[in-house]
Amino acid sequence: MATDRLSRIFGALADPTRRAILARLSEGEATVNELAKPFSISLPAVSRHLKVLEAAGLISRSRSAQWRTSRLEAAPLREVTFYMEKYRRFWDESLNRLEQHLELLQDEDKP
Amino acid sequence: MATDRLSRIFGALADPTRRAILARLSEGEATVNELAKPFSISLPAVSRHLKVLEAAGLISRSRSAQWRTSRLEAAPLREVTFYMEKYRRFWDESLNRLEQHLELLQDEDKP
DNA sequence: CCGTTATTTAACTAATACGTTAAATATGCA
DNA sequence: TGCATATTTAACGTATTAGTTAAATAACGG
Repeated sequence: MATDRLSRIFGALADPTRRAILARLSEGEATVNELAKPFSISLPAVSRHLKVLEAAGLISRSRSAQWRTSRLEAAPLREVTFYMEKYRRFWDESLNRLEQHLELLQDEDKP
Repeated sequence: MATDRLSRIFGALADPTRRAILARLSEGEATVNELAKPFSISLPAVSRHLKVLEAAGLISRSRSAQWRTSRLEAAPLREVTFYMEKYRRFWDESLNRLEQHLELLQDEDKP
């Protein structure tokens, strides 16, 4: 994975464990132990996934006593959606319908 | 990167060279040589990036004489956008405005 | 058939990713 | 202080990634 921000974000999203962690965090903040519970991997492994997510800006973390709670951060998700926008014309259903319509119009010009 | 489809897609998007290739393909089909031209990496390297993109379903390829042309494929882009949808409430501006509005309403109940 | 052009495969290297277990660190509390 | 709990860091193994150069393959055109 490269070092630019978009690459870090996509790279972070490329792992199913990390996506599951994000899904969990979409329901509310959680500690490392809570996040680790559903997985069969060790705590240090989860700790590192969190570090990757944090480096991508997808989560922020705060300490309260011996617990470190993670919370989902909006900005990178917004960034990805904006990135996808420039490809929307390739898949947007209504636009495809428009294109088909235009093709039909062209066909009408032909014999 | 894991082996499920979404991971393959995000993994493919995690490389800036591959994103640049997709951007180029959004302007139309292109051969391997054409795609390689803007980059300072070797042809085999580009060939492999194309294989990664193809495995993710982000491009399809056809052969015509000795040229292999690549074209952008819509489905995975749609899939990513749909995936992002479930996080939209975390960053959608208008929703934030709604939330602020609700907070204001709550504040009005207070002294 | 031969030479040229386009592309891929093979073989290799270096860096990164992801997991492990063991040890270190941080904090709360008796 | 000292133990318990939560989390991170260290040290390590292995797989994957991304690049290289050299050789192989594919298809055209004389």
